[in-house]
Amino acid sequence: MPLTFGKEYKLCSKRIIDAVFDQGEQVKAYPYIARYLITGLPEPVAFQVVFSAPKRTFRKAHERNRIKRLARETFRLNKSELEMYLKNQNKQLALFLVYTAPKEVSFAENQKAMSKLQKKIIDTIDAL
RNA sequence: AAGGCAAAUCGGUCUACCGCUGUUCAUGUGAGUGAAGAGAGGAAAGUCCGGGCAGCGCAGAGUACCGUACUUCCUAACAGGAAGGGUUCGCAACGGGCAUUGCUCAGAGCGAAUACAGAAAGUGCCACAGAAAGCUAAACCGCCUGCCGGAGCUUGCGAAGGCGGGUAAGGGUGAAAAGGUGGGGUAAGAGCCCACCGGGUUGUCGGUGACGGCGAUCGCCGGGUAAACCUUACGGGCUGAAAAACCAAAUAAACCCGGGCAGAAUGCUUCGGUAUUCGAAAGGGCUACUCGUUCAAUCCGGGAGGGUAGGUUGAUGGACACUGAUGGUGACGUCAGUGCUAGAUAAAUGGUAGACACACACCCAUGAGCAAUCAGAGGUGUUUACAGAAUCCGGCUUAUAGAUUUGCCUUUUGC
RNA sequence: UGGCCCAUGGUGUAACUGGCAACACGUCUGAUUUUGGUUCAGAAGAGUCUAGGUUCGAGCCCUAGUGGGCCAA
Repeated sequence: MPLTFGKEYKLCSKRIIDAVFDQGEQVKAYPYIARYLITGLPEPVAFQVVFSAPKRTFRKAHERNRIKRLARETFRLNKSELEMYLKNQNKQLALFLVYTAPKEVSFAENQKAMSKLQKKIIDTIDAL
């Protein structure tokens, strides 16, 4: 499974984002909160993601950029398990990640949190 | 040498692996794959000014409103910049006056600051205090003086008090009291007179000009506030890249409410109309208002509702950058050569590991010194400051670890 | 991206044309009451978001910043 993480993985459709918040499930793994929904996507990929850093806690644009870059990088390095799972199940997932910590978290901790989060998502989907 | 201020430049580098967004080339029917090369700033920030660009049919006039404010120049333009002028403050040579080695006035020069048009067009305000807070000023305490008065006594001098006159030098009030200092003068005083300084008017010379020099003349002419109203001069049409144009997709030229293509009189008439005169309401657009202008008849305004939720252009070659020459005191201009230097769209330019440089902190062999202390090979630790393009430029303002260069000022040491 | 507004005791608000920053609630102390509440009397608590400037004098005027809120789409 390649480690590429291009534009097609980006969730842009406003309609799907609204649906995620209306009907989706919530999973927590500090410092992230994720809302997700199994639904059809406009691109032939396993999932599409939004990364978000709140403007209220991160006032400066470069701080928000940093948080989102770290999140994107760690997600890219840990996505293979989730992607394999979804491909096997033939499902598509819309995912919205919110960063909740009040400060920047190190790369190692980020990696831990991200793999934990993805495992949790797989578990909850299985439970359905 | 150290410190401060100002200006300018820079503000990490390299390697490996894994990625992100465009471009070009190759390959492939295609999805795609591979290679090459590019990819944040000096402030990208604040959004405080100015412009380019676009729309408002045409882009009009006046009023209102907003802004700017020493001069000349630079510039596409500006509230920006350059040079110059004035004013204020600090240091202060030479000098003047009185006195005699002190006080005071004034000030070449040097440095710093400066939102710096008009207060003699008008209006308002100047609390408290004070007699008085402003056209021609004004007597609270004082000072001087005329008359009355008479306590007293040294018997012709006269205190207190009263009525009047002169006086802005002194005191007092206040942020501010009607040119300043010194001298003469006087009953006491006063630009009343004089010297120096300041000021008004005016002539002349220099300067593009702000303004300055020199002279004449006037004893002087009149407080502050315009970051109060205002006046004068100059500038500004409004909106804003979510502007705007095009392609594609979708749908409803449907529904409801309001308004509209006027109207009147007279003449002629083949009764279809037509001519003249009067008259011109309501609405929309153009700038808030007025004027002016303009708009259509399947039209205009409003309501409720339905659909779409993509792409291209705008939009990155420009008031562009660098180098050289040249004109200018300078900002900047001109000419020649070379270069192409982000273009994302919920928003790319990153992550991990290692090495290096710089800087800082701590430890410390050692050296200088009587000492306080200073320097410091080496070692350990910390890994960058402020901060992320969003239509583009020119400025301003604010943030910024640290490094380098230049200029000025201060202090210390040595000669 | 563009535009608008606000900031005053612990809280909510005043302060006229620039002239001693006021009021209510709350807090504290005392009185009344067996105790608490109510009521009465008294007290403390700010220098007006920050830094400059104009002015004799600034909460108010001007400039720059900080923080908070709102609008268009």
